[in-house]
Amino acid sequence: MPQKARKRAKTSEIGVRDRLLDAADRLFYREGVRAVGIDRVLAEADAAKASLYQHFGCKDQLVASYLERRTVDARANIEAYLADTPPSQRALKFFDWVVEWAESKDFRGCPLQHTVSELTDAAHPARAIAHGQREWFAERFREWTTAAGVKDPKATARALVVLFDGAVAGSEVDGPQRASDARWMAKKLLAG
Amino acid sequence: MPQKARKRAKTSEIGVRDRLLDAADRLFYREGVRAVGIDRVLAEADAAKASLYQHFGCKDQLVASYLERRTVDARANIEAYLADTPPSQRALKFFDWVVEWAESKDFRGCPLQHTVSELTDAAHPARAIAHGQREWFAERFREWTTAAGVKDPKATARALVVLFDGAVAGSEVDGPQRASDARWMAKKLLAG
DNA sequence: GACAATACAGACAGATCGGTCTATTGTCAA
DNA sequence: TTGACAATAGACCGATCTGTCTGTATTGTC
Repeated sequence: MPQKARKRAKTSEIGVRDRLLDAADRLFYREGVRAVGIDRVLAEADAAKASLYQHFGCKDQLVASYLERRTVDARANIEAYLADTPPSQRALKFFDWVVEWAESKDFRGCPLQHTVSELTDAAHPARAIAHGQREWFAERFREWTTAAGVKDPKATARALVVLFDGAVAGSEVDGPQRASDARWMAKKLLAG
Repeated sequence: MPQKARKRAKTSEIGVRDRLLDAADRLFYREGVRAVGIDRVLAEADAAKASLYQHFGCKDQLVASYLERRTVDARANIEAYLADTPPSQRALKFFDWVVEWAESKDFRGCPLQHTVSELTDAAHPARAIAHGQREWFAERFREWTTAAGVKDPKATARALVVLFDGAVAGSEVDGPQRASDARWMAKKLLAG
Protein backbone atom coordinates (compact mmCIF):
# COMPACT_ATOMS: atom_id res chain seq x y z
CA MET A 1 0.00 0.00 0.00
CA PRO A 2 1.74 3.10 -1.19
CA GLN A 3 -0.62 5.32 0.80
CA LYS A 4 0.72 4.00 4.04
CA ALA A 5 4.30 5.07 3.49
CA ARG A 6 3.38 8.33 1.86
CA LYS A 7 0.94 9.33 4.51
CA ARG A 8 3.20 8.54 7.39
CA ALA A 9 6.05 10.52 5.90
CA LYS A 10 3.90 13.54 5.21
CA THR A 11 1.93 13.87 8.39
CA SER A 12 5.04 13.57 10.49
CA GLU A 13 6.72 16.36 8.56
CA ILE A 14 4.27 19.12 7.75
CA GLY A 15 0.57 19.36 8.47
CA VAL A 16 -1.79 19.14 5.54
CA ARG A 17 -2.86 22.76 5.98
CA ASP A 18 0.66 24.03 5.47
CA ARG A 19 1.21 21.66 2.59
CA LEU A 20 -1.88 23.09 0.92
CA LEU A 21 -0.69 26.64 1.53
CA ASP A 22 2.75 25.85 0.16
CA ALA A 23 1.28 24.31 -2.96
CA ALA A 24 -1.18 27.16 -3.42
CA ASP A 25 1.61 29.68 -3.02
CA ARG A 26 3.78 28.10 -5.68
CA LEU A 27 1.00 27.60 -8.20
CA PHE A 28 -1.02 30.76 -7.61
CA TYR A 29 2.02 32.99 -7.74
CA ARG A 30 3.47 31.33 -10.80
CA GLU A 31 0.33 31.01 -12.89
CA GLY A 32 -2.38 33.14 -11.28
CA VAL A 33 -5.33 32.30 -9.11
CA ARG A 34 -7.80 31.79 -11.92
CA ALA A 35 -5.51 29.68 -14.06
CA VAL A 36 -4.90 27.17 -11.26
CA GLY A 37 -7.77 24.92 -10.25
CA ILE A 38 -8.38 23.18 -6.96
CA ASP A 39 -7.31 19.84 -8.39
CA ARG A 40 -3.88 21.20 -9.33
CA VAL A 41 -3.36 22.43 -5.78
CA LEU A 42 -4.45 19.08 -4.37
CA ALA A 43 -2.07 17.16 -6.60
CA GLU A 44 0.82 19.51 -5.80
CA ALA A 45 0.12 19.26 -2.07
CA ASP A 46 -0.57 15.53 -2.24
CA ALA A 47 -3.70 16.16 -0.22
CA ALA A 48 -7.35 15.21 -0.35
CA LYS A 49 -10.12 17.50 -1.49
CA ALA A 50 -11.93 17.12 1.81
CA SER A 51 -8.87 18.41 3.66
CA LEU A 52 -8.84 21.58 1.62
CA TYR A 53 -12.48 22.33 2.28
CA GLN A 54 -12.11 21.35 5.92
CA HIS A 55 -9.32 23.87 6.47
CA PHE A 56 -10.29 26.70 4.15
CA GLY A 57 -13.98 26.35 3.34
CA CYS A 58 -13.72 27.57 -0.23
CA LYS A 59 -11.18 28.50 -2.86
CA ASP A 60 -11.51 32.23 -2.25
CA GLN A 61 -10.48 31.71 1.35
CA LEU A 62 -7.49 29.67 0.23
CA VAL A 63 -6.48 32.55 -2.00
CA ALA A 64 -6.87 34.99 0.87
CA SER A 65 -4.81 32.79 3.17
CA TYR A 66 -2.11 32.51 0.54
CA LEU A 67 -1.88 36.29 0.29
CA GLU A 68 -2.10 36.72 4.04
CA ARG A 69 0.92 34.51 4.55
CA ARG A 70 2.78 36.28 1.74
CA THR A 71 2.33 39.65 3.41
CA VAL A 72 3.30 38.41 6.87
CA ASP A 73 6.43 36.81 5.45
CA ALA A 74 7.29 39.89 3.40
CA ARG A 75 7.08 42.21 6.39
CA ALA A 76 9.25 39.96 8.51
CA ASN A 77 11.65 39.56 5.63
CA ILE A 78 11.98 43.30 5.06
CA GLU A 79 12.32 44.13 8.74
CA ALA A 80 15.06 41.56 9.13
CA TYR A 81 16.80 42.89 6.04
CA LEU A 82 16.80 46.43 7.41
CA ALA A 83 17.53 45.60 11.03
CA ASP A 84 21.22 46.49 10.81
CA THR A 85 20.69 49.64 8.77
CA PRO A 86 20.33 52.97 10.59
CA PRO A 87 16.83 54.45 10.13
CA SER A 88 18.13 57.37 8.10
CA GLN A 89 19.35 55.02 5.37
CA ARG A 90 16.56 52.49 5.35
CA ALA A 91 14.60 54.04 2.51
CA LEU A 92 17.44 53.50 0.09
CA LYS A 93 18.41 50.16 1.55
CA PHE A 94 14.88 48.99 0.98
CA PHE A 95 15.46 49.32 -2.75
CA ASP A 96 18.41 46.97 -2.42
CA TRP A 97 15.93 44.48 -1.09
CA VAL A 98 13.66 45.15 -4.06
CA VAL A 99 16.55 44.59 -6.46
CA GLU A 100 17.38 41.28 -4.81
CA TRP A 101 13.76 40.23 -4.96
CA ALA A 102 13.51 41.14 -8.64
CA GLU A 103 16.68 39.17 -9.31
CA SER A 104 15.47 36.05 -7.53
CA LYS A 105 14.81 33.08 -9.75
CA ASP A 106 11.09 32.78 -9.18
CA PHE A 107 10.25 36.47 -9.24
CA ARG A 108 7.11 37.14 -11.21
CA GLY A 109 5.84 40.50 -10.00
CA CYS A 110 3.64 41.42 -7.09
CA PRO A 111 1.21 38.71 -5.97
CA LEU A 112 -1.13 41.31 -4.51
CA GLN A 113 -1.30 43.33 -7.70
CA HIS A 114 -1.90 40.19 -9.71
CA THR A 115 -4.64 38.88 -7.51
CA VAL A 116 -6.45 42.18 -7.16
CA SER A 117 -6.46 42.59 -10.92
CA GLU A 118 -7.74 39.05 -11.40
CA LEU A 119 -10.51 39.20 -8.82
CA THR A 120 -12.72 42.14 -9.68
CA ASP A 121 -15.18 41.60 -6.85
CA ALA A 122 -14.68 44.49 -4.42
CA ALA A 123 -15.84 42.33 -1.51
CA HIS A 124 -13.28 39.60 -2.06
CA PRO A 125 -11.24 39.03 1.12
CA ALA A 126 -8.03 39.30 -0.89
CA ARG A 127 -8.63 43.01 -1.44
CA ALA A 128 -8.60 43.81 2.25
CA ILE A 129 -5.27 42.05 2.62
CA ALA A 130 -3.80 43.94 -0.31
CA HIS A 131 -5.06 47.21 1.11
CA GLY A 132 -3.56 46.47 4.51
CA GLN A 133 -0.20 45.68 3.02
CA ARG A 134 -0.16 48.90 1.03
CA GLU A 135 -0.95 50.85 4.19
CA TRP A 136 1.96 49.17 5.88
CA PHE A 137 4.28 50.14 3.04
CA ALA A 138 3.04 53.73 3.04
CA GLU A 139 3.71 54.03 6.77
CA ARG A 140 7.16 52.52 6.52
CA PHE A 141 8.07 54.92 3.71
CA ARG A 142 6.92 57.87 5.82
CA GLU A 143 9.01 56.64 8.72
CA TRP A 144 12.07 56.19 6.58
CA THR A 145 11.84 59.48 4.72
CA THR A 146 11.30 61.32 8.00
CA ALA A 147 14.33 59.60 9.50
CA ALA A 148 16.31 60.48 6.40
CA GLY A 149 15.64 64.16 7.03
CA VAL A 150 14.55 65.05 3.52
CA LYS A 151 12.81 68.32 2.79
CA ASP A 152 9.28 67.01 2.16
CA PRO A 153 9.02 63.59 3.83
CA LYS A 154 5.37 62.94 2.96
CA ALA A 155 5.65 63.77 -0.72
CA THR A 156 8.90 61.84 -0.90
CA ALA A 157 7.26 58.84 0.72
CA ARG A 158 4.45 58.93 -1.83
CA ALA A 159 7.04 59.11 -4.58
CA LEU A 160 8.79 56.07 -3.17
CA VAL A 161 5.54 54.13 -3.35
CA VAL A 162 5.43 54.92 -7.06
CA LEU A 163 9.04 53.84 -7.46
CA PHE A 164 8.35 50.61 -5.65
CA ASP A 165 5.30 49.78 -7.75
CA GLY A 166 7.18 50.67 -10.91
CA ALA A 167 10.17 48.58 -9.92
CA VAL A 168 8.06 45.50 -9.32
CA ALA A 169 5.72 45.87 -12.28
CA GLY A 170 8.54 46.82 -14.64
CA SER A 171 10.84 44.03 -13.51
CA GLU A 172 8.13 41.51 -14.18
CA VAL A 173 8.17 42.34 -17.88
CA ASP A 174 11.64 43.80 -18.51
CA GLY A 175 13.77 42.06 -15.91
CA PRO A 176 15.52 43.30 -12.75
CA GLN A 177 17.09 46.27 -14.54
CA ARG A 178 13.91 48.16 -13.71
CA ALA A 179 14.47 47.63 -10.01
CA SER A 180 17.97 49.04 -10.36
CA ASP A 181 16.55 52.00 -12.26
CA ALA A 182 14.14 52.60 -9.40
CA ARG A 183 16.97 52.44 -6.88
CA TRP A 184 18.95 54.92 -8.96
CA MET A 185 16.11 57.37 -8.84
CA ALA A 186 15.39 56.75 -5.17
CA LYS A 187 18.98 57.67 -4.44
CA LYS A 188 18.68 60.95 -6.33
CA LEU A 189 15.40 61.69 -4.62
CA LEU A 190 16.70 61.03 -1.12
CA ALA A 191 19.90 62.98 -1.72
CA GLY A 192 18.34 66.14 -3.09
CA MET B 1 -39.44 39.11 -36.23
CA PRO B 2 -37.14 40.88 -33.82
CA GLN B 3 -34.07 39.64 -35.65
CA LYS B 4 -34.99 41.60 -38.73
CA ALA B 5 -35.00 45.00 -37.11
CA ARG B 6 -32.05 44.25 -34.92
CA LYS B 7 -29.96 42.90 -37.71
CA ARG B 8 -30.67 45.73 -40.05
CA ALA B 9 -29.88 48.33 -37.44
CA LYS B 10 -26.64 46.66 -36.48
CA THR B 11 -25.19 45.78 -39.83
CA SER B 12 -25.83 49.26 -41.15
CA GLU B 13 -24.04 50.84 -38.20
CA ILE B 14 -20.95 48.86 -37.27
CA GLY B 15 -19.64 45.61 -38.66
CA VAL B 16 -19.85 42.56 -36.46
CA ARG B 17 -16.07 42.36 -36.18
CA ASP B 18 -15.84 45.79 -34.62
CA ARG B 19 -18.79 45.08 -32.38
CA LEU B 20 -17.00 42.00 -31.11
CA LEU B 21 -13.81 43.97 -30.54
CA ASP B 22 -15.68 46.70 -28.70
CA ALA B 23 -17.39 44.18 -26.45
CA ALA B 24 -14.18 42.29 -25.83
CA ASP B 25 -12.41 45.53 -24.98
CA ARG B 26 -14.96 46.56 -22.41
CA LEU B 27 -15.25 43.16 -20.75
CA PHE B 28 -11.63 42.02 -20.94
CA TYR B 29 -10.32 45.32 -19.62
CA ARG B 30 -12.86 45.54 -16.83
CA GLU B 31 -12.77 41.95 -15.60
CA GLY B 32 -9.76 40.26 -17.16
CA VAL B 33 -9.38 37.87 -20.05
CA ARG B 34 -9.80 34.69 -18.03
CA ALA B 35 -12.81 35.89 -16.07
CA VAL B 36 -14.77 36.68 -19.23
CA GLY B 37 -15.96 33.80 -21.36
CA ILE B 38 -16.82 33.75 -25.02
CA ASP B 39 -20.53 33.73 -24.28
CA ARG B 40 -20.29 36.98 -22.33
CA VAL B 41 -18.56 38.67 -25.25
CA LEU B 42 -21.18 37.40 -27.68
CA ALA B 43 -24.05 38.66 -25.53
CA GLU B 44 -22.39 42.06 -25.08
CA ALA B 45 -21.72 42.35 -28.80
CA ASP B 46 -25.11 40.92 -29.74
CA ALA B 47 -23.33 38.64 -32.17
CA ALA B 48 -23.34 34.96 -33.08
CA LYS B 49 -20.68 32.51 -32.01
CA ALA B 50 -19.94 31.60 -35.61
CA SER B 51 -19.13 35.24 -36.37
CA LEU B 52 -16.54 35.34 -33.64
CA TYR B 53 -14.80 32.22 -34.88
CA GLN B 54 -15.11 33.35 -38.47
CA HIS B 55 -13.28 36.61 -37.74
CA PHE B 56 -10.83 35.62 -35.02
CA GLY B 57 -10.40 31.85 -35.15
CA CYS B 58 -10.00 31.37 -31.41
CA LYS B 59 -10.29 33.25 -28.15
CA ASP B 60 -6.55 33.81 -27.85
CA GLN B 61 -6.59 35.65 -31.15
CA LEU B 62 -9.49 37.79 -29.98
CA VAL B 63 -7.45 38.70 -26.92
CA ALA B 64 -4.47 39.56 -29.10
CA SER B 65 -6.61 41.70 -31.40
CA TYR B 66 -8.08 43.50 -28.41
CA LEU B 67 -4.60 44.38 -27.16
CA GLU B 68 -3.39 45.24 -30.63
CA ARG B 69 -6.13 47.80 -31.05
CA ARG B 70 -5.49 49.15 -27.56
CA THR B 71 -1.85 49.83 -28.37
CA VAL B 72 -2.59 51.41 -31.74
CA ASP B 73 -5.17 53.68 -30.16
CA ALA B 74 -2.90 54.56 -27.26
CA ARG B 75 -0.04 55.59 -29.52
CA ALA B 76 -2.28 57.77 -31.66
CA ASN B 77 -3.86 59.21 -28.54
CA ILE B 78 -0.53 60.11 -26.98
CA GLU B 79 0.92 61.55 -30.16
CA ALA B 80 -2.12 63.73 -30.63
CA TYR B 81 -1.93 64.83 -27.01
CA LEU B 82 1.71 65.87 -27.38
CA ALA B 83 1.47 67.35 -30.87
CA ASP B 84 1.34 70.95 -29.69
CA THR B 85 4.02 70.52 -27.05
CA PRO B 86 7.64 71.33 -27.98
CA PRO B 87 9.84 68.21 -27.91
CA SER B 88 11.84 69.47 -24.97
CA GLN B 89 8.77 69.43 -22.73
CA ARG B 90 7.06 66.30 -23.95
CA ALA B 91 8.46 64.03 -21.27
CA LEU B 92 6.73 65.99 -18.54
CA LYS B 93 3.63 66.63 -20.59
CA PHE B 94 3.30 62.90 -21.07
CA PHE B 95 2.70 62.53 -17.35
CA ASP B 96 -0.20 64.96 -17.65
CA TRP B 97 -1.67 62.47 -20.04
CA VAL B 98 -1.05 59.68 -17.55
CA VAL B 99 -2.81 61.67 -14.83
CA GLU B 100 -5.82 62.24 -17.08
CA TRP B 101 -5.92 58.56 -17.94
CA ALA B 102 -5.74 57.54 -14.29
CA GLU B 103 -8.54 59.98 -13.51
CA SER B 104 -10.82 58.67 -16.24
CA LYS B 105 -13.90 56.85 -15.03
CA ASP B 106 -13.12 53.44 -16.43
CA PHE B 107 -9.43 53.39 -15.60
CA ARG B 108 -8.40 50.04 -14.24
CA GLY B 109 -4.65 49.81 -14.76
CA CYS B 110 -2.63 48.66 -17.73
CA PRO B 111 -4.35 46.12 -19.99
CA LEU B 112 -1.02 44.80 -21.19
CA GLN B 113 0.32 44.21 -17.69
CA HIS B 114 -2.91 42.49 -16.73
CA THR B 115 -3.03 40.23 -19.72
CA VAL B 116 0.62 39.26 -19.56
CA SER B 117 0.27 38.34 -15.91
CA GLU B 118 -2.86 36.31 -16.62
CA LEU B 119 -1.50 34.40 -19.61
CA THR B 120 1.65 32.64 -18.50
CA ASP B 121 2.34 30.95 -21.82
CA ALA B 122 5.43 32.63 -23.26
CA ALA B 123 4.27 31.88 -26.81
CA HIS B 124 0.94 33.62 -26.48
CA PRO B 125 0.51 36.28 -29.20
CA ALA B 126 -0.44 38.84 -26.56
CA ARG B 127 3.09 38.86 -25.19
CA ALA B 128 4.60 40.00 -28.47
CA ILE B 129 2.17 42.92 -28.57
CA ALA B 130 3.00 43.91 -25.02
CA HIS B 131 6.70 43.73 -25.78
CA GLY B 132 6.31 45.89 -28.85
CA GLN B 133 4.41 48.52 -26.96
CA ARG B 134 7.04 48.68 -24.23
CA GLU B 135 9.71 49.13 -26.89
CA TRP B 136 7.74 52.00 -28.31
CA PHE B 137 7.49 53.63 -24.90
CA ALA B 138 11.18 53.17 -24.22
CA GLU B 139 12.07 54.84 -27.52
CA ARG B 140 9.72 57.74 -26.96
CA PHE B 141 11.18 58.34 -23.51
CA ARG B 142 14.70 58.37 -24.96
CA GLU B 143 13.60 60.87 -27.60
CA TRP B 144 11.96 63.12 -25.07
CA THR B 145 14.75 63.06 -22.52
CA THR B 146 17.29 63.75 -25.24
CA ALA B 147 15.21 66.67 -26.47
CA ALA B 148 14.90 67.92 -22.91
CA GLY B 149 18.67 68.16 -22.71
CA VAL B 150 19.08 66.40 -19.39
CA LYS B 151 22.46 65.20 -18.22
CA ASP B 152 22.02 61.45 -18.69
CA PRO B 153 19.17 60.97 -21.19
CA LYS B 154 19.31 57.17 -21.28
CA ALA B 155 19.27 56.65 -17.53
CA THR B 156 16.58 59.30 -17.21
CA ALA B 157 14.49 57.57 -19.84
CA ARG B 158 14.78 54.27 -17.98
CA ALA B 159 13.72 56.04 -14.81
CA LEU B 160 10.68 57.47 -16.57
CA VAL B 161 9.64 53.96 -17.57
CA VAL B 162 9.66 53.05 -13.89
CA LEU B 163 7.64 56.15 -13.04
CA PHE B 164 5.14 55.33 -15.74
CA ASP B 165 4.71 51.72 -14.59
CA GLY B 166 4.43 52.86 -11.00
CA ALA B 167 1.89 55.53 -11.84
CA VAL B 168 -0.35 53.07 -13.65
CA ALA B 169 -0.02 50.17 -11.23
CA GLY B 170 -0.32 52.42 -8.18
CA SER B 171 -3.31 54.34 -9.49
CA GLU B 172 -5.13 51.09 -10.09
CA VAL B 173 -5.10 50.33 -6.36
CA ASP B 174 -4.77 53.73 -4.69
CA GLY B 175 -6.42 56.08 -7.16
CA PRO B 176 -5.05 58.81 -9.45
CA GLN B 177 -3.00 60.41 -6.67
CA ARG B 178 -0.25 58.00 -7.62
CA ALA B 179 -0.13 59.38 -11.13
CA SER B 180 0.24 62.88 -9.72
CA ASP B 181 3.01 61.63 -7.46
CA ALA B 182 4.77 60.22 -10.50
CA ARG B 183 4.43 63.51 -12.32
CA TRP B 184 5.84 65.34 -9.32
CA MET B 185 8.91 63.16 -9.38
CA ALA B 186 9.25 63.32 -13.15
CA LYS B 187 9.37 67.10 -12.88
CA LYS B 188 12.14 66.95 -10.31
CA LEU B 189 14.02 64.45 -12.40
CA LEU B 190 13.78 66.46 -15.60
CA ALA B 191 14.70 69.71 -13.87
CA GLY B 192 17.83 68.50 -12.11
C1' DG C 1 -9.17 -3.05 21.93
C1' DA C 2 -12.59 0.83 21.24
C1' DC C 3 -13.26 5.35 19.92
C1' DA C 4 -12.94 10.00 17.95
C1' DA C 5 -10.38 12.78 15.00
C1' DT C 6 -7.98 13.44 10.93
C1' DA C 7 -6.66 12.63 6.35
C1' DC C 8 -7.07 9.88 2.47
C1' DA C 9 -9.30 8.44 -2.46
C1' DG C 10 -12.40 9.47 -5.64
C1' DA C 11 -17.28 9.41 -7.53
C1' DC C 12 -20.58 12.73 -8.44
C1' DA C 13 -23.28 17.03 -9.40
C1' DG C 14 -24.13 21.28 -11.70
C1' DA C 15 -22.21 24.94 -14.03
C1' DT C 16 -19.24 26.88 -17.39
C1' DC C 17 -15.54 26.73 -20.53
C1' DG C 18 -13.78 26.96 -25.69
C1' DG C 19 -15.01 25.30 -29.92
C1' DT C 20 -17.77 22.85 -33.82
C1' DC C 21 -21.70 22.28 -36.30
C1' DT C 22 -26.38 22.64 -38.51
C1' DA C 23 -29.97 25.29 -40.00
C1' DT C 24 -32.10 29.74 -40.91
C1' DT C 25 -32.46 34.57 -42.30
C1' DG C 26 -31.44 38.90 -44.68
C1' DT C 27 -28.64 41.37 -48.46
C1' DC C 28 -26.95 42.18 -52.69
C1' DA C 29 -25.56 41.33 -57.39
C1' DA C 30 -26.16 38.84 -61.72
C1' DT D 1 -35.57 35.06 -59.56
C1' DT D 2 -31.79 32.88 -58.23
C1' DG D 3 -27.62 32.04 -55.95
C1' DA D 4 -23.60 33.50 -53.29
C1' DC D 5 -22.52 35.48 -49.03
C1' DA D 6 -22.58 37.04 -44.33
C1' DA D 7 -24.72 36.98 -40.28
C1' DT D 8 -28.01 34.91 -37.02
C1' DA D 9 -29.68 31.31 -33.29
C1' DG D 10 -28.57 27.76 -30.71
C1' DA D 11 -27.84 22.60 -30.08
C1' DC D 12 -24.06 19.94 -29.07
C1' DC D 13 -19.34 18.06 -27.59
C1' DG D 14 -15.70 17.08 -24.41
C1' DA D 15 -13.11 19.17 -20.95
C1' DT D 16 -12.70 21.56 -16.70
C1' DC D 17 -14.33 24.15 -12.86
C1' DT D 18 -15.86 24.47 -7.67
C1' DG D 19 -17.93 22.08 -4.26
C1' DT D 20 -20.39 17.90 -1.92
C1' DC D 21 -20.54 13.42 -0.54
C1' DT D 22 -19.46 8.48 0.62
C1' DG D 23 -16.39 5.40 2.22
C1' DT D 24 -11.77 3.86 3.97
C1' DA D 25 -7.29 4.10 6.36
C1' DT D 26 -4.31 6.01 9.93
C1' DT D 27 -3.30 8.08 14.34
C1' DG D 28 -3.49 9.19 19.22
C1' DT D 29 -6.13 8.64 23.58
C1' DC D 30 -8.81 6.38 26.80
